Amino acid sequence: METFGDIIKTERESKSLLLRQVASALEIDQAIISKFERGERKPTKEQVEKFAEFYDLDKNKLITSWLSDQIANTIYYEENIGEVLKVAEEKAIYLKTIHDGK
Amino acid sequence: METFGDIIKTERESKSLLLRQVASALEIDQAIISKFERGERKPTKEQVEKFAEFYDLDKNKLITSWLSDQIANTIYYEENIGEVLKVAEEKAIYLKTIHDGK
DNA sequence: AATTAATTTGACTATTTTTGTCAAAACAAA
DNA sequence: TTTGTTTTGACAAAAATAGTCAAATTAATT
Repeated sequence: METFGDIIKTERESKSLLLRQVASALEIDQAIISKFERGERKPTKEQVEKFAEFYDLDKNKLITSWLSDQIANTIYYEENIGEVLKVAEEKAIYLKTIHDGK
Repeated sequence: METFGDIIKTERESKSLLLRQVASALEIDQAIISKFERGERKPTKEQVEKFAEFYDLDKNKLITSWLSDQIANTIYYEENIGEVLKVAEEKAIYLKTIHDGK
């Protein structure tokens, strides 16, 4: 159950890169990247994609990790987590159909 | 699969209330309530609770409907809806434990 | 069809939340 | 102690969300 932050931190360390280097490559302030790695801030989708490209990671996997972080943060303090997500899935699938097929 | 908007609109109509009347009772502009009913705007949690009290609805059910609307809107255009939600659930449960039990 | 009533729309402002920048503090290594 | 790296926090900038209000639209009534 890796968070987005875990993933990009592990990648950076496995490649022995400094925050400064990643920051300059991605043109994101290193303080922000430090916060991403520790889950203190949530990146935008564009930033997630930059990380995926830079570290050569599966973009969908990384987006899944990032989106699931966000959702988890939205609901963890609720009572019926399972129920909320079950209903959310139905609604999402429904929205998908009406947006696709019109 | 009722949205928050569906629920509060159905309730209002079943009680034969005008937007104006609900607006004055809840101290929310009627234009906004109209938008809530049609899903054009998302209420705050406080507003959801006001509606639950006013229409005498189960607060948790209404919050579930409101939260699931939000989540569905966040992810419906993604590829792996099921996967995202599965991971989100794991993370949410994990976050719950560390926030509860410390 | 004209009048009255209700809902919806949209332009605008205000407020809140998120994002970015930067330098100093804290930490680690040499 | 010096040098290098990461983290923190204060602040500003930008973006997203919320609220207000009147006019436009739609529906109902007479």
